[in-house]
Amino acid sequence: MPRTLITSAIPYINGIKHLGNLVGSQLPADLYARYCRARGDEVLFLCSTDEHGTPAELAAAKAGKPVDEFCAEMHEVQAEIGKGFGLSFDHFGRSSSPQNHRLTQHFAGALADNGLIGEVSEKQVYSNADGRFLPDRYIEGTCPNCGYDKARGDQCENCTKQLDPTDLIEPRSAISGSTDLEVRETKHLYLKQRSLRDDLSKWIDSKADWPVLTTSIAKKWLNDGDGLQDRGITRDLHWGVPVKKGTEDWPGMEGKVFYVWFDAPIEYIACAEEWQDAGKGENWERWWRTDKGAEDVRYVQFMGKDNVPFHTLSFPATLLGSGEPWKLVDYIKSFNYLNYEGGQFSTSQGRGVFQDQALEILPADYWRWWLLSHAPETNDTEFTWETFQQDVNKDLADVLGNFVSRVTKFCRSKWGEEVPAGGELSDNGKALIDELQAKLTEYTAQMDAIEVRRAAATLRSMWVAGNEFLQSAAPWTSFKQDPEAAAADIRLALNLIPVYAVLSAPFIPFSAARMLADMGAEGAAWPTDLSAALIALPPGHAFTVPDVLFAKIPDEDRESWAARFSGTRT
RNA sequence: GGGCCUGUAGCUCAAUUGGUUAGAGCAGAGCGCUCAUAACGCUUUGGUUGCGGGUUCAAGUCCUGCCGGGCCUACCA
Repeated sequence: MPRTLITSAIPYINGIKHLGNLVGSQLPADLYARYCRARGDEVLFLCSTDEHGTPAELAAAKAGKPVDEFCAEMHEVQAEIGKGFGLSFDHFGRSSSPQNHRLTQHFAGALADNGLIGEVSEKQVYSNADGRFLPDRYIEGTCPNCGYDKARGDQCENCTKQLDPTDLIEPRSAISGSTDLEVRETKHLYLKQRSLRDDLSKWIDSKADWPVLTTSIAKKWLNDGDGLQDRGITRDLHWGVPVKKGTEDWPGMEGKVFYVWFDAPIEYIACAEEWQDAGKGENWERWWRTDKGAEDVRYVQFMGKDNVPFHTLSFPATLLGSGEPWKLVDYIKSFNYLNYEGGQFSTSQGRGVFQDQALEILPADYWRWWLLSHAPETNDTEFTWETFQQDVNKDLADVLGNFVSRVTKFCRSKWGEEVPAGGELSDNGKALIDELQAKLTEYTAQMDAIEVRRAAATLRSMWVAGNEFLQSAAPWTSFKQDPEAAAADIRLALNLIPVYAVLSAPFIPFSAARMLADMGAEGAAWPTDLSAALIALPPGHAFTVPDVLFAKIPDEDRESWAARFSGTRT
């Protein structure tokens, strides 16, 4: 049995995410996980919240809560939202878990033992009023180049000039506004990525099947300028994984924590341990250690394009540099961005639809279907309420939902709520099975290749084929002269419903479950031979005519939502 | 500034990597059907492939210049 390890980029803890975050990693990862399970793979699908770093501390302060409490609450909120969207994580962990603390410290120790950690003394801006060191972009001041008075310490947003915090005129803390800043000497650990450059380069070159979006970003970092640079992996913060060398203290690093981008990917591994410790499975190392059974695991990661450097370089550098047999990623599926009504989704401006709001106004499957069938695979994609309404109404309500409705209701009116007996498979029926069998092959190949939009289009065309079949078979006409022929056609059409449900479940799991329940076909498996699958419900098999599977989105709702989400979250 | 990606029908996207007449879905138009959520089916309008040069027997595809959009640029994550 193939074994597939799937991770989705872990969402940051500081607030509720918008739909762009969902479609860029978690949702396609879930699609693939559900598909792999349905095909019989052994799957471990992991995700977590990414809880460390300055923004988490600041968000907690803003909420007036201790950071650990804030993160615990937000983790629960995000976990609930994930459930609401049907994200089928085998475990939804936390990067602040004890497992990740231990593992992160372990990796740092292993890297140090291999001579891959250096200590660098550097000057950092410290804010006395805030009582903390400030990352460059949390320092504001006047740009020495253009005079813009809200330039950030890393770059001026107005003239785009790269800056050093010390370049700013009248620098102040972006957090408190305090000008009581000073430059302090502080010591940090660096991961010597330079020493691993050749190994990483060779590894990336071996990934000929990766999307250009992924490899070109990696190669840029490997080859640009002086090549891959060493990277600081510690920070002067309180909230995070304390710096330790394995289980031992690290002299000179007291009070410091690892940089969030060092510990966050390690959480992919720690999450498997959390999964085991939560009693959901055992022997987690057989997913992650090639010396303990992970040799035959295929590992696939999902992420937005902004995350690519960390997953192609920093994290592999950590794994390779440890000298231990950790499983490296086999395939990276990266996504572009989802835009909103001609601009970007904006968390700060409250522009666009946030995940909790999306679930309030419509069932998860509406969002899943639209987002996945428009996944930004080759380009940034645009969400507009008008196309969303049109597409969802057409695809789900008219094509799929109405198919189920017309078939079950016609049957009920002529034979009652059970599969009718009599007649034989018609020529129309045979043609339909052949057509669907060909499309199923296509669909499977697209899902295997994680071609999300294409797979959605193929699936939809299978739904359409059902309507075409009804039109050509016209059982409402044949019933008058030849009720047995009509019965045979309707029997086939009824059998189509569980097949559609199973094939569609990765996209629309909630509706698929309802379809199976109403047809009394809960145990239906992924079909390979459609001739067999389409006689699974025998004559006499009872079913229930489903309630409306997908209610249409009326214009009034669309209009009010478009107004409500145009800016400023309420 | 630099690197990479990108621009195809009103909209969202394709085009087997240089090969016949650039295709789908939606929207629009016409016809049909009456089982169904005013649903379904069939037919159909619509393109100087951002603009200008070039290479080639052949260019949406390769080169070049310009115009527009996006991402990254290593201390946000």
